Parts: sequence; structure tokens; C-alpha cells
Amino acid sequence: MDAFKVACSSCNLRELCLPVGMSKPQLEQLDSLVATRKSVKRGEALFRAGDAFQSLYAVRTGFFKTCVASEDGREQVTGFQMAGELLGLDGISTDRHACDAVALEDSQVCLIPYNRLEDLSREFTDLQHQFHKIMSREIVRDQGVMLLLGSMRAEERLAVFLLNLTQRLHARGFSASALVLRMTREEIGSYLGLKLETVSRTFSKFQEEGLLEVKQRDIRILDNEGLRKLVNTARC
Amino acid sequence: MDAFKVACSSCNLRELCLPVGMSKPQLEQLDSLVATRKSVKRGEALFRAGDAFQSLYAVRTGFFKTCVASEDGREQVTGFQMAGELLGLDGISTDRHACDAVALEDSQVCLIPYNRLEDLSREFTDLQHQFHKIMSREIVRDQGVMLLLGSMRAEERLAVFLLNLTQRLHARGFSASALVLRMTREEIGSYLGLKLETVSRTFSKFQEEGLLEVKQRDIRILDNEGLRKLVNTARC
DNA sequence: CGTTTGCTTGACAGCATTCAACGTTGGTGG
DNA sequence: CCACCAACGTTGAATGCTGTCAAGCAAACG
Repeated sequence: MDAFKVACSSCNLRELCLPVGMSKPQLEQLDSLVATRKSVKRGEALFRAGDAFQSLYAVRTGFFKTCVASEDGREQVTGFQMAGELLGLDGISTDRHACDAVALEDSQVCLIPYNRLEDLSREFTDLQHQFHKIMSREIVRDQGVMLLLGSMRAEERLAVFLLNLTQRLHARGFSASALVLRMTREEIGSYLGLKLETVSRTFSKFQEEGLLEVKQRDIRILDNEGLRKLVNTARC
Repeated sequence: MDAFKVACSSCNLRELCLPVGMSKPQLEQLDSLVATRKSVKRGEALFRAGDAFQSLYAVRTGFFKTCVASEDGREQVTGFQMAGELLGLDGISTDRHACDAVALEDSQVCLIPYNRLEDLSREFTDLQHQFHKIMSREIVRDQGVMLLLGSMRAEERLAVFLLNLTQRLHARGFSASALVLRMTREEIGSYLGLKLETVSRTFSKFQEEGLLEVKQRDIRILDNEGLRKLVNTARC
């Protein structure tokens, strides 16, 4: 939970994060906005539903999940966030967070005080526009998850999940064909609307079919094209 | 598709729509932003996925659905919008709409040119903040739908759907216990991740149990509390 | 090294889907 | 005005995917 000095202008995530497309002088303005960093240990919550909302968070290192709970205690993982992605947008609506954000590994986030973000985005068109794009992108992403949850079968869901994860990791310079899952089968299942046993069985099936090599959380994609086909040709 | 003159300051939806909480002078500024209205006939699309994004739309009268399609042609209804609700937020992300918006009855919308909204919200803090809240609320709503799609059974899904619909209608001055569905069983099913037969069967079951009176699209809620219990006590 | 947590696999059950037939409604044209 | 048609809705029977329950195994952690 220590705080660090931080600068967007020298951050290697500036091509993925809030500063996308900004000029040097604008970046220096951002530096005044994003002033502190915070560490979150694995298993700890960055915020919880009901917490007062004051700040957005940009993931700098590590990995998070967000989840909502219904009154009767059921939990739904609504997303997984990695470096360069924003957390906390849900809080703007009511000044309180609507979901939990939990670190799945030791992580660092940059604090973006929301009041100051609003102030600054009134001065800088590019920042304003970029921020709106990020919110809109989240809405579009959510629509994609609804499509997945509403109309796909277990195999397709897992295939979509893996393809999405590797694509995002690839954009961050990691391999497109090997990954280490940071979440449990249960968390994957919750996100995909499946039980953990179904997730496990589907991993095994993919392995039997030669699509993947699965060793617990180490996944190697052997047949990317095969996974893709699984998604596109389903029910046609 | 005719255009009309329009004024937020004299609109009876100003307590539900974009102008929520704004002062009189601010409302007059909004009038300069929201200048035209547009009619959309039942079955017509206000916009389609891929269309260039230029404007947001506030539903003035009528009823819409939004839906996304996957590459293989499956369709998922992602929401239903009624008077005072905003359409088009998905377009900000890529300057193209990511979903279709289709009128389920003859409707009217107010055009909110997006460039001008950004300009004006740089001048008026309240407008800026209100707009951000609306986007955030959409994100929170989507999380709720994910919870529904990911972890609820057919009966709970339909109960949540009906309770949400009546609550929104009630906020607009309609009865909290009687409603006319504007969408087909298939559209309800798509939204709830169910087949139309399952929706129909569940309606029948609710009727047998004395929770509802169902006559095609005319629904009367006989036991609101019973519906609520169905949601809260599920799987406990 | 033992305990806890997470993962895999099997057997069985249940809920929702699929397929099919029939009923209802509203619009259109004779 | 009525008949017909197309779209929508209801219901039944059978199938199948995913969930549930249970047992055993592997890995991580202190």
C-alpha cells in the first residue's frame, strides 16, 4: 500500500493506457494528474462495492478481477484487467463503487483522482475524448460478454476467452501462444457463466483434440486456427 | 424521419433524461445543443452496427432494442430503451456504432450531436458530470445483466426482467403492476439468454402460480412480492 | 511435511433446448 | 366485411448440455 512518484510521460504503458495519442506537452499535464501509485497484494481488494468513489485506477503491473454480487450472495466475475486497463469506472454513476476489484497477483496501480480528471479534461480536448472512448470501449466490451453469456456454449465461451486473453497479452509484448492463467477455474467459470467442473472438462477436451496443451495454469495454444473456427462456425 | 424543433427546457422528460439536476440557464444552453428530433417507425433502425457515429440519441417517445451480432450470425439483444434513456454510447469508442438500435414501436428521438456535446461539456461542469454518470450507469447496468446471464435460472431471469421493466415504467408515471410488452418472446429470450419457448413456458408457469396474469403481451403483476422472493431466495 | 486450496474425472440428474404441432392475432386484399 | 396469410405465441415430448455430488489427485503454502 505504499505510494510512489510516477509519470505518465515516461511510462512504458503510455501507448496502451489513458495517454494514448497524446503529445508531449499534454503528457506533462497528465503527469500532474496521475501523481501516485499504489501496491495491492495478491488477494487484496483495490476497492469493494459500496466504497466511496474518489479515483480511477490504471493497472501498471499485475492482474485484477472485478466482480459483482447479488443480494442472495451469488458472485459474478465481470472482467479481468491487465496492464494499461482502467478500473473504477463503475463508481462515477453513484459516487460509490458498484463492484469489487481484487488483485489476482501482486500488482501496482496508478491513481487518477476523478475530480482532477474532470477538471483537466475540460481543458484538454484530447484527454476528454480519450476518456470518453475508454468508457465507451468498456460498454462495447460488456456487450460482447453479453453475447457470449447469452448465446454461446461452453466450448465457444472458453475459446473466446482464451483468444481474447492471448490477444491482449500479445498487444503487451507477450507470446500469442503461451500464457499463464492468473485466475482459478472457478473464476473463469464465473466469468463465462459456467461451473468450474465444466471449465476443467472443456480444457481437457481441448487438450484431447490437440487444440491446447494444459498443465494446470500453464496453457499453450497449439492450434489457434482451430480455436477460431470453433467460435465462428458454431451452430451454422 | 421528419425533423422537429425541440427544447430540453420545456421537455417533460427533463427529470429523467440528460438534463437531470440542471439549472434554468444551463437548460437553455442544452436547448442549443439538442436542436432536432427524428421519428423512427416501428421496425426501422435508428442506426446499425458499422454506421458512422455522429450523434447520441435520447428517446423521447417509444421503445427501442439494441442488439449485437456475432460473425456467425447469432444475435443478442443487449438492452431495451424507453423514454429519457440514451442510445448510441457504443459509437464513441471507434467512431462507428457497435450495435443496432431498432424501434419496437413508432418512436421519436432527440439528436445530440456528439461533437457539440463534448464542446459544451467542457464549458459546463454539470453537463460533463451528468454525461459521465450516464455512461457509468450503463456500465453498471451491463454488469447486472452479466450477473443475470451468468448465474440465474430461467424463472429468476424473467422475474428480474419484469421487475426492472415495471420499475422503469413506474418512474415514468405508468402503473407498477400492469404493462404491455413491446417486444416479442424471441426478443425477451435473446436478452435473457433463453429460447422463446422457455420464455413462453415461464410466463405460463408464473400465471399458474398466481404471480402474473398473462394475455399475450398484456401482463398484469398479481404478486409483486412473490416475484421479488423468487429472485432473492434463489439457491439459498 | 502436513494441510489447505485448487484441479480433474466419473456418474447421475435436471433444466433448458430442440423439434413439432397447433392456436392466436393483426394486417391485407378480395 | 370477411377471409386468408404471416407472424407470433403456446404446449408437448424427447434429447442433451451443463450442473451437482463425490472421490481422488496435484500443487502451493507455511
